[in-house]
Amino acid sequence: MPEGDLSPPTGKPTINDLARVAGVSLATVDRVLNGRPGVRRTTIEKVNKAIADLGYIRDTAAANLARRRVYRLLFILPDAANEFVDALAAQVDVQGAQLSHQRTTLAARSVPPFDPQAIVDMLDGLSPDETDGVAVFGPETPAVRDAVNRARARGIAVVSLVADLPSSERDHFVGIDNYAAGRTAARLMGRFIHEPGPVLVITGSRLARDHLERRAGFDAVMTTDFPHLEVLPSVEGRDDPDLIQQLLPDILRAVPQVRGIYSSAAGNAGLLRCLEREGRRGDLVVIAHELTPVSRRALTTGVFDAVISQNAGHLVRSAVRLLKATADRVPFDETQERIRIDIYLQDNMPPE
Amino acid sequence: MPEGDLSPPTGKPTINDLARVAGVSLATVDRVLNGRPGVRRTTIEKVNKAIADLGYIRDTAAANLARRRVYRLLFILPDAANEFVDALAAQVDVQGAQLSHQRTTLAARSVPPFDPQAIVDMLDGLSPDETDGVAVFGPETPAVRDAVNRARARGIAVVSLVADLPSSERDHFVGIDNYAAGRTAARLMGRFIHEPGPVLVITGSRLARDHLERRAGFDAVMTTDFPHLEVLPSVEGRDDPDLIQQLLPDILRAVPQVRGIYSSAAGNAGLLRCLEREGRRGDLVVIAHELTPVSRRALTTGVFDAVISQNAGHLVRSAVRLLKATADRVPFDETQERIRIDIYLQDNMPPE
DNA sequence: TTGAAAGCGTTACCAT
DNA sequence: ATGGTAACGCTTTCAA
Repeated sequence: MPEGDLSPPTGKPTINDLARVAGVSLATVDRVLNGRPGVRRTTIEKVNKAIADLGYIRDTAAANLARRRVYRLLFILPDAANEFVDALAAQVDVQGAQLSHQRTTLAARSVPPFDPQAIVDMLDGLSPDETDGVAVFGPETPAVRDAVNRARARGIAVVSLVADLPSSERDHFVGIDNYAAGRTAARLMGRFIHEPGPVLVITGSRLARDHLERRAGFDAVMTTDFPHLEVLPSVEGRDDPDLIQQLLPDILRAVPQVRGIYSSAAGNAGLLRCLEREGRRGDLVVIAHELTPVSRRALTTGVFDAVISQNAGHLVRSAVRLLKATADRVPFDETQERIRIDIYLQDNMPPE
Repeated sequence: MPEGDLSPPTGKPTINDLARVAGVSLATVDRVLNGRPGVRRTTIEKVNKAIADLGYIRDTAAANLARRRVYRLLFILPDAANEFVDALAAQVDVQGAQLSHQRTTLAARSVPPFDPQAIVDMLDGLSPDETDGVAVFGPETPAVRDAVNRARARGIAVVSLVADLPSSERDHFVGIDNYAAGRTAARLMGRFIHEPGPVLVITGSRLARDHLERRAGFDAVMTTDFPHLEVLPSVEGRDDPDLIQQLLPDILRAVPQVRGIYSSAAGNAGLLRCLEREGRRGDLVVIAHELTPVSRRALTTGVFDAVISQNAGHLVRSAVRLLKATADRVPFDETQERIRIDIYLQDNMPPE
């Protein structure tokens, strides 16, 4: 039986209770709590026993206060002129302003889109004594993969954002299951279209893993469940509204009997302008990705029939939580970090 | 120019900086910060000027630590044998376990369903020195409304959960826009059904505001956008799987040509059993509410075509944040507290 | 290998 | 009406 008074601790046990029960000083308790060296095995065991006996759980708020811990997090985003990336950047700004009062600083940096080398350079320029964690939204290439691994090796937490980098050792992926998103789009498309015919798919880039996965999911459902709808080869729009607006008219003229369009990437503004200019056929079904001012308007006017989306606010919040938890080497709530595949119709858009 | 040293504060300003710049003590700064009495007007102004000049923002973590603030929150849930309420209760448990280490205790108490008096009694039994805030999921009646107002008058924060109580002075509503949810269900129903015919609506109770609002939204869209589908009078299932299972066969026999079923309340297990037993017609469209183990299975097997849902985890998290913010009289992030109207198809259900 | 004591930013009690 | 000072639970020197 260890020395020390055994009066029941009031409320949650603190390190003071641990010290008392284990018969050691606060400093020693802190050493074993934080795995610091210079403590005898037997002492460590005494403290660990006290921890177990009392069911001690550290108060992170107090710890961070004493430690003057600050989390410095960075978001690397493509410098694309599309509304989804804009929304992400805006969320980094807004949440950064709020979190600045909670020992957390967020920063966003842009790199040219579809440019692996730019991401590599940015990543390689990061130092662990300036940056605790980074969220990367970019293409999966061997060079990017290696740069991610180097950053992690230097002690920087890394999550992939929107598009996964599964070949790398990134700590987590923050985004939706894009294969399932593609399946979802196909299901809606198949059930909304009432007559057989061809369906057009607009994609972004072969480099973008999220786009490839969506296309794969879309094709899978179309083939098995809606064989009367023929999916045409992808049109590569590079997330560029102007390019899409330029390409589309010819294609629609070439396949006038098209029954549906799946816009699986960004650049919806171009699609919308084209559809509005040509006058959309009443029975054409259009399904796009990401709820933005552009797609909201299209849903409202009925030009788009459905939008598959992932919430930019949630993406950023989840990335922040994951990056902090990784930096602190503490566990997190799996279920809270799953980004849902949202479906929006004109009726269930959130206000404003 | 006030007395005191003016060396630039390093990092974020603290009350020490305020005290120095305003030339007063910490205690006085604290008094004005917390609106405590016993400070001269001129002193208050000196401090307020310092606050403004330095852009001071209080560190709530440190404040809560010193204050040993504990939030004691209560959830009043109907004692209904349905999976959605079960999910809510489970979330209160799970999140309560996590939050217990963050100076927050959650408790859930059951009251008989559709029993206003039980809620009134529960509410009236609450004392502000045992309970800081309460979330109420129940029918909107004058008696409930008055009890809510009394609780608030006693200094207890109150939010309505799932079903709003707009006639009361509840601090907030935590839940989806049920009118929009009904509209959404109708939109899917209308677009999934390919031939004219009657549509059946199963509701819960005339007392439940959420059910009434869903029905209203459903009817609105059906009438204007899908007039070829005739919406039959509601079947009242009282959220009771057994009752629903018992009522339904006769109705389906009476209207064999029914093209769609909108299960707008709880008790899906009964509907599912009935459909599975009778053998669902291939072209019957079934849309229900709330993603639960029961509805997940129905979506997977294709018995349900779509499920409108609100995430139980988010509901509880949002209620907690709102209740805390109200108790502390601090503002909150509107956009984060909007509960989304989720649409689930077999393809976009979250795993497990 | 261990402990005492001074913070971290805020609150609260007791003086004056 | 104001100030000093000991907490809150934890971390971090600095000594021993």
